[in-house]
Amino acid sequence: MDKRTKLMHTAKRLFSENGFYGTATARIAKEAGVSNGILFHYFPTKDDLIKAMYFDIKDRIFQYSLGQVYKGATLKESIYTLWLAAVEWNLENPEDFDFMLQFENSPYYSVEIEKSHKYVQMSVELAEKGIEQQVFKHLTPLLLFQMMSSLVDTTVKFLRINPELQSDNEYKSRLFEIAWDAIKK
Amino acid sequence: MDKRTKLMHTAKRLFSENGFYGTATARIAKEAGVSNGILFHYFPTKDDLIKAMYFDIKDRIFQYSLGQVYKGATLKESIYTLWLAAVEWNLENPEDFDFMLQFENSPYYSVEIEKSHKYVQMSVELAEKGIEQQVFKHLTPLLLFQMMSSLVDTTVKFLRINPELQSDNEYKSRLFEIAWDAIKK
DNA sequence: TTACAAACCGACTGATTAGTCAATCTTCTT
DNA sequence: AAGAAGATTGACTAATCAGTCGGTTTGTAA
Repeated sequence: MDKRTKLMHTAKRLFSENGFYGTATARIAKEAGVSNGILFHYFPTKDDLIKAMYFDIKDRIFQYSLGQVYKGATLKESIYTLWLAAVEWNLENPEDFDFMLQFENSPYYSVEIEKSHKYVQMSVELAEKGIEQQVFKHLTPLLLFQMMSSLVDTTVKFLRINPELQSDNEYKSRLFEIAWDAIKK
Repeated sequence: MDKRTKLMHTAKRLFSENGFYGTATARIAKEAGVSNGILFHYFPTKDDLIKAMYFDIKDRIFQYSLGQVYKGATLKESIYTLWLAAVEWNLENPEDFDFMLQFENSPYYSVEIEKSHKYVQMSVELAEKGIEQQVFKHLTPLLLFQMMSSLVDTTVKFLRINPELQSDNEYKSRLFEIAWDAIKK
């Protein structure tokens, strides 16, 4: 693993444990086993590091989730696949999940950043399709996507403190019904 | 306004603009027009200040929302009243809203803190009633409450970037349907 | 072999930070 | 009026911070 990646891994862990505020750049470098200088070689400022991490994580989770969707699937099947993939990915990557939540609810974040993501655009297109087909509620596609995302987050938080339910597929599909009912017509 | 309150007001604004990380205690005191020392007289540490603000804001929003609910109201009416009150309160107090989001998604936060709130307990009791009456989905009451809360947050975020919809009551009741459908059986 | 760039190091710094403290002022009780 | 208790001040500090820099190593391509 190259030093840039090592830095991002360590930073992710420290940020999710102690927050942006509680994590010194020197500590990131030290625990990553690299020099202080190299951190600023790859990321000119601490903010640059934080933003780079955001785009990196966001990319990976979307790539994973969207990759699971079959081409011939119905709309509900596709949405369920996406929902489940996102939930499971976040459960398996708790540090990424914590980092994302912190970032998206910090002053770093804006809707422009969100919309700039090509994968968000793809998800919005899926929402558009659902609205056209009269399956989803007739509301702004971006809003439906955001509602879905926040329900995924809440589901993940819940399953985290109830780990015994994580492997219960029947229960998970009942949790999915919450999200589905929220957006369906 | 006493100095303690003045400090909390200023801190709220600065935290919501620049985050916990980006706000120095000295600056809070200065912009509040009080001495540096008095901040630490009322709040022994910066974290104490942050936590005190959280409980203060949370108290006020719940007191406001729960106070709106009529005794004779049906369950759906009660939930709508709560939903609407929360949405409007957050829209009118954007700094409180930003502060809360930041806090609840930071390492400061835990489920224990949430559950310790007497008002959260009251809301959970309402959810229990809905489940008993077979109106809500048969799931943990706390989960239904959290789902509701996160949909309120997403609604507020959406109305914030679409201010022209904020006074459209018909539209708002359509937004409520998202939250209602999510939890109803 | 040379030569050049990118990767890498870690000691260093100037600015900033949370928190302290000794002294003064205000308010209230007796 | 005395005097105790809390409120208030702002200069101060020790620690910590993000970011710099002069120099070294490593990879690579001609």
